[in-house]
Amino acid sequence: MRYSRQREKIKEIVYNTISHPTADWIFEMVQRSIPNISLGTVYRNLKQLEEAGIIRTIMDDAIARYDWNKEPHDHLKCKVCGDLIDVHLFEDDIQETVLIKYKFEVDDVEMTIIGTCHKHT
Amino acid sequence: MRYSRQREKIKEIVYNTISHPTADWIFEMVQRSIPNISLGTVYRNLKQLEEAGIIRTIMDDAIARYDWNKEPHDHLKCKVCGDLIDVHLFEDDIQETVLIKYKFEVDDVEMTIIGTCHKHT
DNA sequence: ACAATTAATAGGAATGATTCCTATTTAATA
DNA sequence: TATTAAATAGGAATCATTCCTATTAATTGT
Repeated sequence: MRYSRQREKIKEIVYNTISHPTADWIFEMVQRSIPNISLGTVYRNLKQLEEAGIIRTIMDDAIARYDWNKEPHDHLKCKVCGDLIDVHLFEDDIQETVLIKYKFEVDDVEMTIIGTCHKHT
Repeated sequence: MRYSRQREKIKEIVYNTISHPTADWIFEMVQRSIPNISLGTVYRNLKQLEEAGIIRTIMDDAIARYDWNKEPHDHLKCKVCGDLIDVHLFEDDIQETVLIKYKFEVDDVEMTIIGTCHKHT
């Protein structure tokens, strides 16, 4: 993977975002420093960064969000404000359980818990 | 919700399918008995059935799949054959944990475990 | 049974996220 | 500095899903 200014900027933006940005949001951010970047470039690079294990993709309903946090973690999704909150629950033993019970080799566990966050109670 | 032949058939198909069919697959099946049904009708009814709590929607990457199984359960997704296998893991206490730790009121837990199923080992 | 009401439909256009295409630009290399 | 191939911009194409509208059909009161 050859260096490119565009990819470097995209990576920097994902790594400096607390939330889980969409391709479109990232596109808008990169445009501030590279005005004529194209959306296709953003998508292509996000895919490359993911394949290189530099970032992670999470699906929020039908739209992709990107995450620098590669530690195993889960998400609380608030149906009121749409926020996606990182949490770490206790699935460390799931891998083993699933292998034994279902002969299924685990690569990744994706858990999203839908509900209402503390801001709305 | 008023009776309709189309909705009845759609419901019947989802309830008689072991796998987790997509709207398109359901559309093709309904066409066998109602040839001029439209895809929009399938989508509209699937949404209504979900809102009425009669079926469940699960997102498989960016595409919706429908499930008659409303018991809490998780999915093993095989990256080789694409199969989605129903399993029940031990998240019964997650609801409580999340409420205490994060003041988050849980409606639903969506867990998908990605990996390789026993057919490919 | 019949007419009135209005939900549901068919068919197709519109949308929105993502991918694909291609001529041009640019990073890496020798 | 010339060569090579990866990366880009810009826009077209794709695909799942939703939306629009004139028509059809289920329900209800008479």
